[in-house]
Amino acid sequence: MTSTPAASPHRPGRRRNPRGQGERLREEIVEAAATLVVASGDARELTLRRIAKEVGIATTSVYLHFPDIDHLKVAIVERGYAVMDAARETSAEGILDPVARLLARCRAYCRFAVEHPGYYRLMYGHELPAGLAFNADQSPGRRALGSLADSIQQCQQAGLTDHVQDPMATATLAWATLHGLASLRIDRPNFPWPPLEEMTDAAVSKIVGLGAGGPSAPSQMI
Amino acid sequence: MTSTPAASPHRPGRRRNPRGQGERLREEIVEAAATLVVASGDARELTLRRIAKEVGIATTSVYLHFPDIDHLKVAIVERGYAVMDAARETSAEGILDPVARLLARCRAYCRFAVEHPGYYRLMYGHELPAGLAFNADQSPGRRALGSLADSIQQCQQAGLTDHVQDPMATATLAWATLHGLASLRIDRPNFPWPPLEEMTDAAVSKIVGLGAGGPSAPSQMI
DNA sequence: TGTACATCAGTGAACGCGCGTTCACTGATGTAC
DNA sequence: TGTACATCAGTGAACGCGCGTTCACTGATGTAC
Repeated sequence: MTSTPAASPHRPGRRRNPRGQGERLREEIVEAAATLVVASGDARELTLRRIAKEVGIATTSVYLHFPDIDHLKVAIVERGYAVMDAARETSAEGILDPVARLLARCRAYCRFAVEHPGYYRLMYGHELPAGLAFNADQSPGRRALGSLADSIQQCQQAGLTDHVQDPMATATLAWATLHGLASLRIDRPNFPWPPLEEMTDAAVSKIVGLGAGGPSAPSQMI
Repeated sequence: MTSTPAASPHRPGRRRNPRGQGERLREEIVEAAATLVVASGDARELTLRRIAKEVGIATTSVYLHFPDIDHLKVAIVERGYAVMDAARETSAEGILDPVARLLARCRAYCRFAVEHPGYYRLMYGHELPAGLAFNADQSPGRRALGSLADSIQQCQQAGLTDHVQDPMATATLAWATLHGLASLRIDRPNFPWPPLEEMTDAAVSKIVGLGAGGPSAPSQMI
């Protein structure tokens, strides 16, 4: 019966950061937490103990960098927005037609949600206490909405939409719509959904009014 | 220091049901649980202990009627669907125009969600374990979707839509859209949302194609 | 060159809490004889 | 009419668990003198 310390909190691999590099641990913690949330798809699985175990540190070491677990979750949300923003931008790279760009970005939004439900739920659900959720004008979510509005406006200015309405209002409606497609698909996986991209294209086309026969205007896919 | 049994589990008011009426407690439990979930707006507040306290019984008495807490949650979800179905039907009462009926029902759906976020999250979120969530063809949610499809088809048959597409596919898209409007509003209450009914009407009009100038066809509200 | 001391990056035991669930029990009420 | 017994509607103590958080501590490393 020699030890076998199953509850040992630190992985053998890890060694402490060199002097002056203590901040590195913060990144390791966020990274590990993100790994957990992506792997499980469920932000409720995020506990201090599991995160610490994933990093290979004592549970209490998290408090060296975060005042409590909710602030750690905020850091994960920030990372989630960074990943999603990058995915959206990548998807639009090299596409010049405004309609095709808009649709590519919207598809990327939905794809991110479906492929990273843990991130997505943490970003847009009610996991975080209201005071910590991003609400300010300069929050990452608000910036994403602004760029959606820009993308819509470009379609309008190119004469590729049926009608011209306030881009911000249309973007808000489109955002809420995409959120519905994505989150319902995540939460009701057994429903016989049509392909995600078809639904996304159909919804955005109708909401934005992409009927003016641009080169990439989708017809009736749904 | 005479007692003051603050932890006494049963309210003084309650007396046991008469012989043969034991099933009544089941209703009392569901009722109390629904009260809790409506009051808090958050299904995570639902615990055996709080429910039992609300009813005025011992925690363990819940097990007389439910094998575990998840089955109790299913009963709450059933009640939620009943409340929502009734609200939708009531909202359409006396309205003959198919478009107006459709919009009234869709508004009622969103209103239910916003007014009962606890119910709504339990019904459409991922609170319930996947095996217990309603997925079958005959689930209450599936029936609601069918009636939405009917309502859309009536608009199409009356020639009140721009185009005619498969009613079930259109209903699926509309449902997901409404879910987005409602759930995002619930979960991001600080966002500067336009009025709910305006967004609902605008979204449904565009998704279903209500542009054929029926008597109640909404114009550009957003 | 040697040593005392401050700083830094963590550790580990322990806390109280609320949770779902188990199990043996209670006490009132109806029924068979 | 009386009584033993079965049934019914619950009760209450206790369980182990994982949680977030607190607090005093450790041990390596750099630095001042």
